[in-house]
Amino acid sequence: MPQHSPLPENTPDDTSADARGGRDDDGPEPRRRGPRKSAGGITLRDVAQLAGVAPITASRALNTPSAVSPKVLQKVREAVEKTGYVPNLLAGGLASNKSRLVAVVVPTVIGPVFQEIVHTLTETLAAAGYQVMLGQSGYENSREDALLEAIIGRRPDGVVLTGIMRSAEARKRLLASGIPVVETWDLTPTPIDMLVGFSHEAIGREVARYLHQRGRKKVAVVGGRDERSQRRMQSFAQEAVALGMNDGQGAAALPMYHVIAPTTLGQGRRGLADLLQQQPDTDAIFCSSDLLALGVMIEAQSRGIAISGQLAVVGFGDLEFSRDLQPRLTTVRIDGTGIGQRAARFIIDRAAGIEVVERIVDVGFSIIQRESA
Amino acid sequence: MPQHSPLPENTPDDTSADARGGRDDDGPEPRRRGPRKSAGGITLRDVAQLAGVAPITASRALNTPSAVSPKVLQKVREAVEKTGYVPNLLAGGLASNKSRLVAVVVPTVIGPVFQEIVHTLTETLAAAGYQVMLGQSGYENSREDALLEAIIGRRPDGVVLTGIMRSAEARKRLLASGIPVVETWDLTPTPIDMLVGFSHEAIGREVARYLHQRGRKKVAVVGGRDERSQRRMQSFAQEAVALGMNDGQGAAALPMYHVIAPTTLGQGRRGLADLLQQQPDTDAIFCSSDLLALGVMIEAQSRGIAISGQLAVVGFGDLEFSRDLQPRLTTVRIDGTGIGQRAARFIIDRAAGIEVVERIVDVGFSIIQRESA
DNA sequence: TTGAAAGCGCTAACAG
DNA sequence: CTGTTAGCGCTTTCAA
Repeated sequence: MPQHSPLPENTPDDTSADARGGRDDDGPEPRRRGPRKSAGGITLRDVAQLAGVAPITASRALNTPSAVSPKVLQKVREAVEKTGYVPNLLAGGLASNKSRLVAVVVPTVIGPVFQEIVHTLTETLAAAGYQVMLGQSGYENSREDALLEAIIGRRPDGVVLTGIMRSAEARKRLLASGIPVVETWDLTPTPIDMLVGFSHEAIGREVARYLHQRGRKKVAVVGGRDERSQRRMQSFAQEAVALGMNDGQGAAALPMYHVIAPTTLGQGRRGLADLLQQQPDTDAIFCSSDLLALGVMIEAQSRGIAISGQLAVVGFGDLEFSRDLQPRLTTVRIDGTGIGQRAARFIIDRAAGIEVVERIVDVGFSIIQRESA
Repeated sequence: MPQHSPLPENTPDDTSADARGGRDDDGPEPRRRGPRKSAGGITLRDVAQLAGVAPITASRALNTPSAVSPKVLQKVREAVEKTGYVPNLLAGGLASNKSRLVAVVVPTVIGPVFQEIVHTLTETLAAAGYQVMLGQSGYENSREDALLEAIIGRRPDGVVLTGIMRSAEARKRLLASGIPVVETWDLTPTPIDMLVGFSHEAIGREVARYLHQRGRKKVAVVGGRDERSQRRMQSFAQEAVALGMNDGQGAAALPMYHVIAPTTLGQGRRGLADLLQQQPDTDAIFCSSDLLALGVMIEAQSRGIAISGQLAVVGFGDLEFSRDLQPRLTTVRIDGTGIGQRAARFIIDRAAGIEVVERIVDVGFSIIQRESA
């Protein structure tokens, strides 16, 4: 039966005592009855003592093995082994001013959108000895401030933001904290610090052109209410109208079905139903997520509408399933892994003192042409 | 133009100096040329000085406002406001032996399976002042050890494991660390510490019964290779055979299509194709994820096989889209939110010194009956 | 209610 | 290559 209590032993007073017989001068009774704490874990001092070296030497043996004699190295390693010592990185971080923590903020981990980026960051940073702290900002600003406080308080070596920060106050505090910041998933000429993203406007524009080239004449949109999705949709509408689609009516007249995040298949179905009512001869729909697109396709199928013959569908995200649908989904692909890797590299380099020269990276996007459009 | 450098100002020497005219005795030149560090941020001392109180008083004003006079409280708050002070939680954690960090370990964040749990933990713990550290163990053991080292080194106030720990070594170290541990997503009579999960065996069994009751006679399985998925499938096979399905052939003969995680729609399609070759008169398939089930359904559709008339399909996970499919997907629902909340509660209670009496919670599961089976 | 002292466990600066 | 010393920024303990 696994006895387990958050409080370990009751003060193991005597920190020395072990198979070792060297210098056991403990000084003149360092045991006072006054201020004394310690949770009773094994510390670097215990290891050093057991190895017969000074704490700092043990520290070096663990952190910069090359700076220490092989003999000492071995003794320290044995002591670590014997004691099961695990360095306290909180203490190390306090002393060295390097927490080896990186905060990653996403609107939400629900939904497939930010999975790739979170996954890549976690992996890449872990390989470099960093741990990811996860924060969810929600799609509203409200939580941003509290979250920021919690993050800055932990003195991370970097912050990766998914989507640029909205509140000016937040940007200011982040800037003031001096923590390296990478904003992602969007573009702006004035990032807080570093930026790895792509243009939502360009996506909307290019999708409109793509559909125009393929002879579509009556387009519509199903999209999330969040700000970035809106920008894709607006830009799509403007370009579509500029190209003479939808009978040259204003962009504002272009049928749009707005859904609240997270986007779902069901919303896609309802979206198509609604749009067909607004504009029965719609021949192309741009969706702000692949899940919405799937919903549109399923709804179309159940109505006997041929994809893409009668109705073209374009998604966003290139989720794993999109290439396996029938017909396969034409969609916009974002290289989440690439963004994650670059963001991680930015932070690792900064921590290593390497000056990052090109602070803004546009990773672009690609329209994956398949049968649905 | 946002100038930004990881190194803030160059030693803001004069920490006092502000719109205030009280006691400006700085003591006799506290500036030495010897050992001196500090990243130059604003510390509690600065705040205390500005407020005209001792650091400890400022600390109390922030942490236990009720233990301080209203007058002091206000002065400290003003000082915090004025300086933009953010407490260094690393230092606080070191001193108080409470990091307010909780490690959450999942096999991977890719795929929808653990989203709900990660989301809920992050939210619930954030509301209680904890930050989540994310770790991915992968589906192999190899990374478990390195990950554990990184986690324990940060002295989190709790660890939430998704799936029970495999390596005995890992279990031992976790136990030795004295950190509260919550294992989830599975059941075992001998957890490391606390447990919130459900029985994968029971799921397989119940699904077999469910299909049997509905008159299915020739069943098959599409499932992931990971250990928990395997247990569901094995248990399903055994029960199916025990109930006389598949002509009473042994469980080992029950057709199974194994896929490597993460499970995908495409694998579901291939799975059905393969299974129909093995056993053309298959009339029910249990899939180890909803995505696989969707793949099976799409493949069936493209082959003109009627769901559920000719072929019943049962998924696992009850993803958001499952209720919007056509036909709607019958599936096994796990209450990820509930698991996350209970796990968070376990850890928060432990941190508050509340003794957790019932350390093992079986949250169960439910079979959501819809049209696909 | 407030404060002084001590120290959490570690590492940056110097010396040897 | 190794050690001494002095903190990192905060909170605990004890005393006023």
